[in-house]
Amino acid sequence: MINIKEDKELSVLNHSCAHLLAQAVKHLYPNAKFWVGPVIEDGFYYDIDLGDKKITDEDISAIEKEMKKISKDGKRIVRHELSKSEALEMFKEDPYKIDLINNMSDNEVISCYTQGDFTDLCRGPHVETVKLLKNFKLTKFSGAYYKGDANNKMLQRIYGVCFFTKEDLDNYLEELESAKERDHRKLGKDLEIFMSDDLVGRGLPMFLPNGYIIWQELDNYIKNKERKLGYQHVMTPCVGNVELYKTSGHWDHYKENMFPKMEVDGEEFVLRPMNCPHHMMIFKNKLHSYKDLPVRLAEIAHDFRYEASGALKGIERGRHFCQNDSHIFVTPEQIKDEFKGVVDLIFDVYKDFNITNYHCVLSLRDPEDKEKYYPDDEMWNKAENNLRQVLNDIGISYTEEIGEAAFYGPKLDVNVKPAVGNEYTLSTCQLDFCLPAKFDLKYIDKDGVAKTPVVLHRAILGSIDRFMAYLLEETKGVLPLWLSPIQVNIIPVNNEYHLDYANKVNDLLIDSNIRTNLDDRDEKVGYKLREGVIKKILYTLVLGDNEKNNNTVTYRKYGTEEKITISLDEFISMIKDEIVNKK
RNA sequence: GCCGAAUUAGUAUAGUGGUAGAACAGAUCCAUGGUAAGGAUCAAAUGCAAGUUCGAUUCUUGCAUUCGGCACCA
Repeated sequence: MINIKEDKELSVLNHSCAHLLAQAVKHLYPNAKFWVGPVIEDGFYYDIDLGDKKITDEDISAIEKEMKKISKDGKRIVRHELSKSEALEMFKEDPYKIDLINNMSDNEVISCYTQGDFTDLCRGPHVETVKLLKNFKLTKFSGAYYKGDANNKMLQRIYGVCFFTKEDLDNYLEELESAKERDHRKLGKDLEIFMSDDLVGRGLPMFLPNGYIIWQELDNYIKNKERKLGYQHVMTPCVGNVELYKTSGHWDHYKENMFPKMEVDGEEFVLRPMNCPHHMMIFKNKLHSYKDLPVRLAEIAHDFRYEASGALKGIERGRHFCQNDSHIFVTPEQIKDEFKGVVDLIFDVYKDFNITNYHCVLSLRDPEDKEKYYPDDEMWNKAENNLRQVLNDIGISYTEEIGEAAFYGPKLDVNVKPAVGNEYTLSTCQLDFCLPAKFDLKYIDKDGVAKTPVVLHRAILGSIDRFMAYLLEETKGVLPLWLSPIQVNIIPVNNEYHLDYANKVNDLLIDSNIRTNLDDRDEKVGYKLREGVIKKILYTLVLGDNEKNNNTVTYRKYGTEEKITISLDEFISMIKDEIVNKK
């Protein structure tokens, strides 16, 4: 998918198209007030205050029509420069523009662009004439909070996209349409990976047999990696006393996003939203020497969060999920090495899954936000500088984002952009000086003095659920063999003559821990073969006289039409090799 | 949660102010020896609750859920 924001010429075109949109809206709704109309990865949008008017589908068609009309008129787009006071005078009717102008420095050159009867404050640049803005489409619309703050008024946001040629536009729209085919919710249904039902509850998907196989493989995969690196796995309960979360501080920060508390026999419980406090308590269970550290506690942990209804999205974001969680207790001297170990693990895993399209973010606190962040500037400065130093030493490239830290500490987030929808965080590693102190954790250092450890919180696969969603979308449902619910589909040519041999092959494959499906229904070979293709099964065997007499198999691999005949032994070792080496 | 839209068999859908029509999947029967759909028959649906109406799946309202965004994401 093309990134319009990164294409200079398309950016100018799309931004100009945002002005065209604004002009059309102004024609149809003379009282409209305009906030901003930036270029984004997939085109442009404009945030507009239409008073009490809410945009609907019909309005969009009308606006599009008006845009076409203006474009046909072919007015030139003319730049003017003006002083701050002139600008304030010119846009005095529009409080949003006044806000923008007031935020500019006094000596900044302010410019605006005029096309026909419409002038908008803008830095530019723009295309020469609206005539060039022919091949556009308004793609979606929604409410959007002014300045991105839910406490503010909701403006109307209209999205669109513009290209130089009709062909480019059509191609783009087609791509957009075909991207929907790889949506994990569609694939999850088609391939019987997960389901959900109102009676079970909103945002509570259930894994079907196929999905649970993938789940178990991922669980097994990451635990093996972790074991080799000295992690110890634990199991802790999904319900916890409210006091536990009050101690950690999560209750104050997140009680609105937790399932409400339950009272039983005078005790108050919640479904746990995360596992940090449990792991803190496990560390505290015995007295640790500095020689024990790092202590790496890990858990594939079931968590429950009362996510906003509008945030739910298949298994990418539900109200129950399984975190690939770990808390690593270290001495201050060990932070760097241990952090590097986590980063190495993340990229080792990404290599196994062929994940190359990611970017790293150093998420810092917003020093202005005294509400969210634990109020200890010294602690924060130490943690942030420490983490930045570690990242620089490790030598990974990252961008810094203010206000993205956890309430207890800064973190490294590894974000990916899935084929469908917005970027999200897949892996994270957080540096925490805060919770160990709150839980009064101690280890005895060399000098015999009890000291507070530092904790790294980390998740590699993030949540198993989200990771599966990501994999499904990236692979279009054609998972690597080791994750495939059915690895080999076996079709006897004729049940009467070949079922015995098919059974023999099936048994041998099962003995080699290969997941098979023996399709012994009374159907034509072509019919059964087609089903294997639709279910995206990687290997299909067709077994007839030829194979039976020579102890061979004839296989066809997903995505090819080639038929290959090899000995049964060769086939089994080939499959085993592909599984073991996660090809 | 907020803005907008949608909701028809298991699935993806057509259609209508007089209660629904194909397809795939399913069941039964027939046929069936080689790389993407053999045939016949049967069974199966208008999200829930009100309102308007002689009559509502269709119109209106509320609720639920889903989808596209916004906000949120320990």
